[in-house]
Amino acid sequence: MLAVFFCAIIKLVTIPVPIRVRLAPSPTGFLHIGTAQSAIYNWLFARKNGGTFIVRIEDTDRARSEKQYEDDILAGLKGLGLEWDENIYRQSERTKMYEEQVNKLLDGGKAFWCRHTPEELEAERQAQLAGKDLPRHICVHREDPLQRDGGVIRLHIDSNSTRKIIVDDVIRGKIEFEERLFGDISIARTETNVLFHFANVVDDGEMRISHVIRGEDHLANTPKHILIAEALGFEPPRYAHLPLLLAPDRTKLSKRHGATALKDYVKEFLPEAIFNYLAVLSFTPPADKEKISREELMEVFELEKVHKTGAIFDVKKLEWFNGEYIKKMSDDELLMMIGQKYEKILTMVRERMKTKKDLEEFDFFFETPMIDPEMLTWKKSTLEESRTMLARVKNIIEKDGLENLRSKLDELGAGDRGLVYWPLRVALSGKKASPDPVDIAIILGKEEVIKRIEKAI
RNA sequence: GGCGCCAUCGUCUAUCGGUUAGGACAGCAGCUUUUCAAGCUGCGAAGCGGGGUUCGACUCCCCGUGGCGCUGCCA
Repeated sequence: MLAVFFCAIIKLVTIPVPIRVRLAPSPTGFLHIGTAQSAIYNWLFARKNGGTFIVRIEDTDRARSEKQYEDDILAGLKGLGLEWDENIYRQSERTKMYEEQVNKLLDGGKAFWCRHTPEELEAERQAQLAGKDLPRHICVHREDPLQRDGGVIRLHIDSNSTRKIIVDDVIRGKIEFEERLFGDISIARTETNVLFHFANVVDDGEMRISHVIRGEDHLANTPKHILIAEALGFEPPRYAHLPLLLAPDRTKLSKRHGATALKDYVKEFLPEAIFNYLAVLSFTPPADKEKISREELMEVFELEKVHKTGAIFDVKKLEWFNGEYIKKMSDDELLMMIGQKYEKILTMVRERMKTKKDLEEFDFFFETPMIDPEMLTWKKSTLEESRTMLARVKNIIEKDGLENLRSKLDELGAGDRGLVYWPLRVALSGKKASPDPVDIAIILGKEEVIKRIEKAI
């Protein structure tokens, strides 16, 4: 009783463990938008709590890992402004440490060589799936004398245990799993070639990671990780499982749903917009403030308040965020992004563009558009009337230039101004939808305007 | 099959037992207008089902249903 009391006191008095979080992507593909979101929450949590944000490249699968993917992941994180605080860690450079830990378990009798063939294991799995057996491999080879050859190294788990492994998730609360359900957990192919679960746990322990903030798809793996950490003598970190990013059909966002790589979104959208959208998609800031800066987010972010439900990634809303951020940009910033050639029409562009793709709308400023004659016709008027009207507009411009063009055209079109402005719009832009024709004319200049009108007639 | 997570407008969500269930995106309508966009104004739109607990449940509990995840010598 007294001991319990003192422990409680010590716990209260002890200096809290330093906050250390990590993003642990595998370089087996381009930076996934979901990984980017995960990175954002890790980063925000670290920044909010004065912690350390670490990036660890999980390249234990040598066959699938590629340098180009690692480069893309790192570049993507930088692009979002997610700077890491320590040098990049790579699991491929830490094999010595894994080897030591595997041997420790092997020598301590906690782990052993399982020499069943993949075929045997597969057959067992199928049988379990078909029958009512629990899906777990309880390996008989544990009884054998230690042999360092063939098969896979497993951590022994008591299949008769009545113990519950409790995952105390920051977002979801306490979740219980039965220890006996796991069977003997595979941890390495050989002493020098360890598996994901093992490397992951060794690293988190060795790197003194305080909070593992990762996707919900890892929730069911977590008791396994706790078991491995226990065997290794590591105090398990706190866990927080983030909701998944979903496609419109509510399944996990994957390539078949279209773009899932951050790099594809960066082409279209501003990093600030992507950051903002991803951040508030699964976390609601106080007072429902959706448009929020990264600095403000750093202050108000609370891991406990991250949502539990998977969220559909809605490009429409991202577009809206992007439009909002474009409106806020300075002239110089905007020009820098879209190119100096848009300088003269910057106001129009800013007002109308939501993503970079919308720039195509303005092509006609730089090259003479193709005109579909049918399009020249205004509502119930005829094509001939449109052409006549265009000729009159041309006369006005030839005579007086573009001075006071608007009031002259208003006068000309008194009664049905559309008959004047519509054909002019089409003649100048080749489009049904465009900025104001007079504004266009002023930018194009007298000569070009006349040329285009003649072409249309 | 086993284990686990989740469940409010089309979408993202607010509500920490008592609200006309609020906001944002999208949609629609109106205003403005030569078109489109923007802008402004307005409208429609939700508590998965069944049991409890309670004076009172969107909210707490149980069951069901549905969605998703895990169940690898992938990560």
